[in-house]
Amino acid sequence: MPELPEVEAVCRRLRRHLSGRRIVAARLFRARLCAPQSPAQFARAVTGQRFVSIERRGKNILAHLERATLWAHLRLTGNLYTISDPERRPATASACLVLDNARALVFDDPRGLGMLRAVAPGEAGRALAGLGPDPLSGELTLARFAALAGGGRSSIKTLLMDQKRLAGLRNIYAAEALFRAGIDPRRPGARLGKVRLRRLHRAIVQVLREGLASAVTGYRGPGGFVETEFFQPAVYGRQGLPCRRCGRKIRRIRQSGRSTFFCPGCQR
DNA sequence: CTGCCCCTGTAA
DNA sequence: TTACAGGGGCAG
Repeated sequence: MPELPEVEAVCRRLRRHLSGRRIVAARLFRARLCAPQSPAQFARAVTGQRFVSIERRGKNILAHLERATLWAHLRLTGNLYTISDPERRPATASACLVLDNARALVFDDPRGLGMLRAVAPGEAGRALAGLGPDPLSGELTLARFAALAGGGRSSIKTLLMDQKRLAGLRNIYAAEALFRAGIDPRRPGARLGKVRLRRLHRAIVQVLREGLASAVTGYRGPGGFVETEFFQPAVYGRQGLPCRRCGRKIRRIRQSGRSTFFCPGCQR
C-alpha cells in the first residue's frame, strides 16, 4: 500500500519517463476515477498536451501539463507507471494514457479507490493548501513538529495520521515511527515531553527515508510494490509475535477505527 | 471528534 | 460466508 515513500518513488520514475512526452490519447476504464468530470471531459482536457513537471504534495501527485494539471492520488492500491504497449495494459488498469513515444502511462488500481483528475492550473495547489509539512522534504523542523504533534489532545498516533498536521504519514509508518521512538501510541500528543518529541521527530524522518530506499529499489515493475529486506516492519501486522527488541508479544488495538500495533514493553 | 463508506482481494 | 484491510471524504 502506497504511503509517502512509495508515492515519492513513483514520482521519481514518472519524472524519468514522462518528461517532454505528449499525451496522444486517453482511455478511462472507471468513470469514478476522474469524477466529478466525465471521462470524455477528462480526455478532452489532457489529449495533445505535453508533460511539463511532476510535483508531489503529501501523497498527491501533480503532473503539470501545458494547460492543465493531472492530479493523482493512489489511495490504497493505486500505482502509476509506463508500459511499452498500450494494448497490453493490466486487467486492473483504471486508465491508460497513450504517449507520443508509443508507450503508455497506466493508472493501475485493483481496488479502484484511486483518483486521477484533470484540473485547471493552480486548482490542485489551492485544494491542497491545508496539508501539513512533508517529513521527507526538510520542511519538518523539530520546532514545527513539536508545535503540530505536541499541541493536540488526541492520541499521538491519531495526530501523526492527520494530513493537516503532517502530510503523508499513515497507519504503517505511524506505527513504525512510534515503535522506534519508544512511545505508546495511546499517549495524548499534549503529554509528550521535549525528549519524546525529539525522538519521535527523528524516528519519523528515519523510517520514511528507509522506506524510500526500499520503495526505490524494491519495485518490481507492473504488478505493484514488493517488500524488501530494507523495510521490515517492527510492529505493523505482527500482533502476537515476539518483539524483536524485548521479546514481549506485539499488541493490536483499535484507534479511531483503525488497527494500531505496538510493543507494550518498548513503548511507554 | 468518531464512524461510515467507497472497493475488492484475502483470510478466518 | 463473512470480516477485514487500507486513505480520505464526508455525515453526524
